[in-house]
Amino acid sequence: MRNTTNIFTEIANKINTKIKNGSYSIEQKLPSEYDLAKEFNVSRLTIRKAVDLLIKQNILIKQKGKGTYIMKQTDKFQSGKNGLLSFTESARAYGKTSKATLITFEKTTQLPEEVKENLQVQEEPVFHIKRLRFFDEDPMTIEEIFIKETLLDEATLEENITGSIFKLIEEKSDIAYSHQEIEAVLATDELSEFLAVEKGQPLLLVHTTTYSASGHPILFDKSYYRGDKYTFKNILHRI
Amino acid sequence: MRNTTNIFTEIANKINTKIKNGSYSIEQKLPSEYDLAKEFNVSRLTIRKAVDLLIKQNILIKQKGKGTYIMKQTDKFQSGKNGLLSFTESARAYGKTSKATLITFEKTTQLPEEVKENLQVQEEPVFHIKRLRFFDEDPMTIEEIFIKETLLDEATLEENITGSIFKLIEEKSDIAYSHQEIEAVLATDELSEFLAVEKGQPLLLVHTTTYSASGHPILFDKSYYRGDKYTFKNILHRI
DNA sequence: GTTTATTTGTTCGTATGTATT
DNA sequence: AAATACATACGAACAAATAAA
Repeated sequence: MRNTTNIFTEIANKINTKIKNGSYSIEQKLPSEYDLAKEFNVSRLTIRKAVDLLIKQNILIKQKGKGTYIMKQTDKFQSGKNGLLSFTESARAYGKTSKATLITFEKTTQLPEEVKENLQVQEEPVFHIKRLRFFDEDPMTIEEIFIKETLLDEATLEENITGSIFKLIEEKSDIAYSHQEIEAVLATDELSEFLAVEKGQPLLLVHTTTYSASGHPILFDKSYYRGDKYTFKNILHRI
Repeated sequence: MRNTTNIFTEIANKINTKIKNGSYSIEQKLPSEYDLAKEFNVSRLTIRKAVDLLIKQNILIKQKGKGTYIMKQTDKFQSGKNGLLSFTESARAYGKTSKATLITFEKTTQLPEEVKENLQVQEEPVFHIKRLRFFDEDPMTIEEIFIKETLLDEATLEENITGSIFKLIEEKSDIAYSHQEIEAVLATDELSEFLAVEKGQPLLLVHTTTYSASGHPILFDKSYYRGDKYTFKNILHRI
């Protein structure tokens, strides 16, 4: 239940609060690790872990011999910032509501090679779900999800077919990471109709394969995003 | 000169070698931190730092109480960093060469609002470089780079105008991180001609703003990638 | 241009806590 | 319930990069 009773997370939160209310914003530089350790009455190593956490969250950045700086923030939303998020979660991060309507649902063994490869299946039945997803009332994405039948209970899935599949999966499996590819494509007749754009408009096509820690593929997802409404944001670090 | 005389990088390399030659690949699981510490004759903290490094490079993944696993690799390319690939990195990863030809070069104060905002300039002169970049002999990207005049020596820039601008900048400034946005657009007349695609084909448009640690914008870059030839790859972590 | 102070980076040791099987 | 494995936290010391004197 997210009972993080560790010190460095507490410290990280305190530092974050200070950043937000402007206590540390002088020249965008933080006190030294030693000073912070004194201020919060913890060891320097704990400060370093707190700072590491804030660096992972793209809030701080360090430079050897110089100091720790507050990172330039985008006012917008970053898809990578909070790690791996479901559509539902990213909508929330955006301050929007999300909903989904079902287009098709089937259990099948007739699968494109791409799906077989990514899920590492031969003849096993796979759930194939095609849904239209909204940010507030705007159609945003058509997503096709493929999951091995063994990973979900069919009755439970059908009950929650327009809800968060991610959550359903996490009740049984342990999602660790995803491989993702982004490319640009043109809206076909079918896509343009669902997404309420003209045929021939540009779309972002995102293929995602999601794995457990032990490297077993859990989910394959092919999503088409409206190119005029959706942007992927990312932060890259030097070194 | 990359004189990394720290132990954990050495250990990380050794572990990486063992992974590659298959020594650790049994069930995709590594020995415990204690065992690794014993094996390499270092403290457990050093092992943890080595493992952390390999996690950052998307080579390993840990799960509390369970163990450390080898991450599923894409046969194509796996980004070592926080996500997206640079043009040069990508070319190398595909076993291709990259080159650039100059389209236009000017020093100007007439700038689009987008550039002024991102570089935080008003009337200062800015170098504006427009180049066409190739994978082997295929035109792949049109990139427009904007840099404040004060950050580069004009003569040096002109000499290296088809080389790595990034490297030039790093001689004077300290690049720390970038903010990047990816969207899908359609090829205009000009773009389609240079990229040798038909007008109306989908392109990936990537805006990148690069900052120093102290949060000063250094470079603004607007690149158009052929949607049919280029794919961005990304690895996302849960949590 | 060299030295000095500051700041982050590395590495050890030790002990205890928490999650998983 | 016990064993295993990762997580947290302290203290201490030295190294390396940077900036200021």
